[in-house]
Amino acid sequence: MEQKRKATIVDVAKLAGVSVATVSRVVNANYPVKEETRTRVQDAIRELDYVPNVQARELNTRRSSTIGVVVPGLYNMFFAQVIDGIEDYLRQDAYSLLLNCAKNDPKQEMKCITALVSRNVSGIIVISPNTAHIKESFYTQLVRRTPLVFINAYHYIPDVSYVGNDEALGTQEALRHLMQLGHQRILFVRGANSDSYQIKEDTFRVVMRGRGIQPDKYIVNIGEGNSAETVDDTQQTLLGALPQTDATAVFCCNDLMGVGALNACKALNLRVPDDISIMGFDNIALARYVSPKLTTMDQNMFRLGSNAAQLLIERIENGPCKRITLDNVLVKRETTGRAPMRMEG
Amino acid sequence: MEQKRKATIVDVAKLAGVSVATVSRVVNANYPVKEETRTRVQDAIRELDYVPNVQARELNTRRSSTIGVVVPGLYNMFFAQVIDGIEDYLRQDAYSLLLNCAKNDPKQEMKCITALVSRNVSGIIVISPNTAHIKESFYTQLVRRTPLVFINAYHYIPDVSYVGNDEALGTQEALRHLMQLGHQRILFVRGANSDSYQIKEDTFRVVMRGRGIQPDKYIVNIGEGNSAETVDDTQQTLLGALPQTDATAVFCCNDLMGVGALNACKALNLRVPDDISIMGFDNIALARYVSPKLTTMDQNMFRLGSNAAQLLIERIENGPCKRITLDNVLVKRETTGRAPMRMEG
DNA sequence: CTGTTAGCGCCTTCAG
DNA sequence: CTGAAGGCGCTAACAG
Repeated sequence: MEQKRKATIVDVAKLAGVSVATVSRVVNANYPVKEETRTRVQDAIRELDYVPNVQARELNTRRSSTIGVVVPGLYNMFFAQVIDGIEDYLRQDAYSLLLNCAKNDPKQEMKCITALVSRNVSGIIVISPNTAHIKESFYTQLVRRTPLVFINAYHYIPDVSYVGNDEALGTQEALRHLMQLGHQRILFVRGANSDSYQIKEDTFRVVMRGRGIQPDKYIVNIGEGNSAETVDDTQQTLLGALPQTDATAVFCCNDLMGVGALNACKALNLRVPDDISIMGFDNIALARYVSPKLTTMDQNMFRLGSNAAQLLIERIENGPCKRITLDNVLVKRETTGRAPMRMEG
Repeated sequence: MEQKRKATIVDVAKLAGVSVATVSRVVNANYPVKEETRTRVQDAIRELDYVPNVQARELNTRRSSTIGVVVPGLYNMFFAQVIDGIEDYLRQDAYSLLLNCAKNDPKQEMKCITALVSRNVSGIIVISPNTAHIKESFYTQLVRRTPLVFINAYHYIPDVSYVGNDEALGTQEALRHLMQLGHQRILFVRGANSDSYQIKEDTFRVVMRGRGIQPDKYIVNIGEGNSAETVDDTQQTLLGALPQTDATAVFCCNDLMGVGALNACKALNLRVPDDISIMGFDNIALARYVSPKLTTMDQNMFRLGSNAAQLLIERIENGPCKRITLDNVLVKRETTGRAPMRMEG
């Protein structure tokens, strides 16, 4: 069966016996039209099942009501929840969302963005956990023609709006929570290739040194931190690391790792939080689903997303470039508790 | 800072001293162009940072390389993983993905679709778990102009392609697995408002009756099955139901419920799988993350997504309407085991 | 090989 | 209040 040709404004005009201009006017309701002709046009529209062609409209008004979103992938619910927030905000402003996954590959990321630009999006939101080998000139060039918002990126580029959490502060808060419970020695679990891990590690080092503890031997890197294997990889790594450490608590750079740590403890017959405490970071849905429920720092991804959408739209409408930093808030659940008594001596 | 006006094909033509047709030819590489002029044009393109306007191109060729995807939301990783599969396949065919969340609301769903049509997408993929109050005429009308693919929808509409799992068969398989382990009385946990739950329940009833067991008192409905609260809701419901049942196993319509059941067991101090077995359905990432790891029926969402994308593209290129049914495969993990000995008598 | 030209579907002055 | 006409950026004949 062949597709029916879509009706155009000309078809409607003909059927209604008016000019295309008039049809345009009733569709957009931007100029007065006599009641009677309006209904005639509307009848024709219904009859032909006419839907205006947004592409044509936008070509000629040189505006575009779609925005592009680039994420590394959907494996970590973190990104899904951010997208949820973006989508929700955009819907209210009648924007549409073009989604691209960059697979954690900077080259892919730039490709996605070019594709988005050629699709004439009116702005782009990028979540790029790793801005280390970011091609800065690419972005400075890009932003001259297309408004840009980064989420949680730690790489300053002029005129790029930004929304993120103060992860250094969040890390301090998390560490303080642990210390208030009496934990002195804390194992720091991070992944590879993400600015946010580095920021957290730096913070960790400072805090530990401030407590007179040499941090080096308390840091473990489990590799890729946002993949389908992150939980298992973390568990495997900690199965080796946990028995050798004298730490009484584990701080994980995200919840995937947190759950991996939890599973490692179970496998090792360590009671959580009685024998050892665990903290995650992000507060993805998973954190609530496991048992015991994971204590974590909430990044409120939904808000991250909706704020980013808001900034982008402001920028599109010639508002200023802004940089918003949100607070992480501690969500105490069931994996943190008082440090166990020292048995030695 | 104001945006730089984007360069057009005319700008490039002028700078290179050629006609727009020639520029078009080198951009699309579809007609021979003399080596020397080609490089001249390419230089101009680079100099002006020219990116072709896809909207204009597609307006003119009456094709469109974007397709629309409508999902209920991103809360259940199920949908995120399906999208992953779609995105991956589309990328290879240079299509882009316009994402819309319908929030489980049929009205919203139709709105999304209309928006997609007006954006001139060349096809639409819909995941709509609940086709009960589907407005059939809307879809029959729609499909006359835009190719359509349903994922996991149990509502036949002529000329709509479809890809899904045989959930009845999957349910049988799951039940058989449980029965082979010696379980006779099985609790069936479902949610509200989804065709797939109903299909599973019907299958459950038939199987149980076949075993001479009255199914009614073994069926529990936990309400909304794809929300952020599904896990907790299930846990709450089962906290009440589990102590009153003589079932030795629980079959859950999706993994969110499966994890909820698992948590309920923990809270009740029931050992899984020694005291009670639990089966999920879907095999979302979460199933592997919890501990003990959830035994479940794999729906292979990624494949669901990539197959849907493939069907859609075939249809767009005037291929036939197809209906594909994939198999669920049993993934034995750690939550199912032999039925406990009966203590009574 | 290259330039000219006529639209794609729509909006928007500019005249009635 | 309504119609005619130009043009958004690009492609696809059709002539050279």
